[in-house]
Amino acid sequence: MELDRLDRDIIAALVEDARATYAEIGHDVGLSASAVKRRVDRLRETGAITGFSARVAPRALGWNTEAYVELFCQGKTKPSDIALAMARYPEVVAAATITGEADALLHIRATDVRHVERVIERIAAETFVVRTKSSIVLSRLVDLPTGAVASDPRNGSPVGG
Amino acid sequence: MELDRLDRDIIAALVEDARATYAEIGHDVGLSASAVKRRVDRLRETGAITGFSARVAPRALGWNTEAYVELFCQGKTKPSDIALAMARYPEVVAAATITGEADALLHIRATDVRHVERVIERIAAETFVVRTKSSIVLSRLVDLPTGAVASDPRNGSPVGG
DNA sequence: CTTGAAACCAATTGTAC
DNA sequence: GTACAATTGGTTTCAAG
Repeated sequence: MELDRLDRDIIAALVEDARATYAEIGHDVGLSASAVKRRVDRLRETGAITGFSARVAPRALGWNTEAYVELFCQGKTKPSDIALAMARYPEVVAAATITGEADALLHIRATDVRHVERVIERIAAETFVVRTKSSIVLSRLVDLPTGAVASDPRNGSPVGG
Repeated sequence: MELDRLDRDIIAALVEDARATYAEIGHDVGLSASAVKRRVDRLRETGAITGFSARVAPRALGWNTEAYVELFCQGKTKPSDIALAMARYPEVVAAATITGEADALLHIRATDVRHVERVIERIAAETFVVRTKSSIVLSRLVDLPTGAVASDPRNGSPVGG
């Protein structure tokens, strides 16, 4: 699917504020409200926009601690096995198979360090898990919503360089 | 700040669909539309809800490749130095200081593997960086929006276990 | 593909409980 | 704290370019 400049600008506006009115977005990108709606509908149908979500402060909900956990699995473990198992843990907010020594990397959110420990203990007990290696997050330095730089990935980086 | 069951249910509804009407949310949580609005306004003022964002498919925007990069820094490097430097790279969508051997972990989104390589090269050239260790993401298994499990972090996990 | 108007419906405010 | 009613204003559809 092809996205033109207008589509990208609309997406950028919606990433910044998903509750902006079509008229506001139209004013920003130079389109009428109804034209913006047509494009947003199309972007949703084609899957470029997958939904709209509130951004929440994890700490306000009691999620005070994060950790990253490397997973070392048995030789014959399939990614789908890992996916299925990890989906059962609400604390696992992200997981991916990766290159390198570890087979997968997990991102965990928990109430406190004790909670992280309990979750890792359970994950380590999964049949296909051989070993885990955990890193607790000390402080978050950067946290951008996906698509925050919607303009064009082919732009040079770092900004201004 | 105290969040009751209703607040958590409202947040969960807004994480699922940030463009839901107050009436719809009210129907789900058992409140009138105006009561929901009052609470949403309060949740925004107190910072529990920090905004509303479109969820986008990174691939639709041309971001086809992700990587995690461990950063090993010089002894006297401050977290704020890392934060400041990393904020200049649009490809660095998340960064955190962590426990363990590495000083920080970066999450990078790029167009392709060559793009990842270029970005890491630039980051490795930062004065405070001693060494990097990268893992390319092969496949994403789990990806939840922050606050997807808003009900209560003290709930047992895994679900049903 | 766009705009612009009209009908519809939600957001918001004020009032009462 | 809540619900209800009235006004304001946004969304959505349709005709037309």
